[in-house]
Amino acid sequence: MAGARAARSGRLKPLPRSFYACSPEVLARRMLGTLLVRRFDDGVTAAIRIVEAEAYLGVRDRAAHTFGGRRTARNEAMYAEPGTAYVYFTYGMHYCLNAVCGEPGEPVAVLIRAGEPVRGVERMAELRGPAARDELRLAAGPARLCQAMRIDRALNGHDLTTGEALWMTNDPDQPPPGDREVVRAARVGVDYAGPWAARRLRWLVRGSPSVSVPPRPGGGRPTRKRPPAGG
DNA sequence: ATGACGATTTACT
DNA sequence: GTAAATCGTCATA
Repeated sequence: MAGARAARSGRLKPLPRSFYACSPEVLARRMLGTLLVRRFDDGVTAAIRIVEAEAYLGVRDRAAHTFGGRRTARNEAMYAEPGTAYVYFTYGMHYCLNAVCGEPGEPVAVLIRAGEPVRGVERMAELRGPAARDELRLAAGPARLCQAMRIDRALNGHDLTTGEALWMTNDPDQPPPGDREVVRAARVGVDYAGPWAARRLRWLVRGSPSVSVPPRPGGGRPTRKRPPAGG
């Protein structure tokens, strides 16, 4: 099989810049089922199949780091051309990875939240440490994903289209999920964003064991006790 | 200079 | 379910 051979031989051709030159909503959907590939300095390769991503709509999106046109040293990478990595540090201990998209200079991006390990599992487990016992959940969360793939400050601003160190590629062994296998939900951890918190800007592969927070049946709204049934 | 706060994860009750 | 970990960033002074 050409696919398996391609994966094994490392010919994981990076997706071109045109893949990223779209709105964050389109990219988040499009990204599901693709592989995020990491080549470590020692030559070891790790890869995950992306199963969860969130769109951040930029200047108008209260949940986005670039809301209101904010532009600082921290979020500068979001103003770079599509296909750039935006890696930020949060909670004093975690990193998260975004793919910048949209028009050149438009500060919109997609947060890569989770993936199923497909290659380099041993290395990823090692990087995650003792807390990660479940192989399927090594990258089930934006910060877990970064820890498993050693994605940190050094990759902020990295060009994802070069095929060096960190890039995305089509999965040679599995087609992308169809619309029936994709579900939308509210974004995670943005309760401070008012009306923007409820919008369904998170895309997931339905039923994947590797997602961070499974979507709620109702579409991701906060838990609410049902009023007493009428009868 | 200072203070509040995370696009999170883990451990614990 | 709650709380702690832990520190760079940003707004304010």
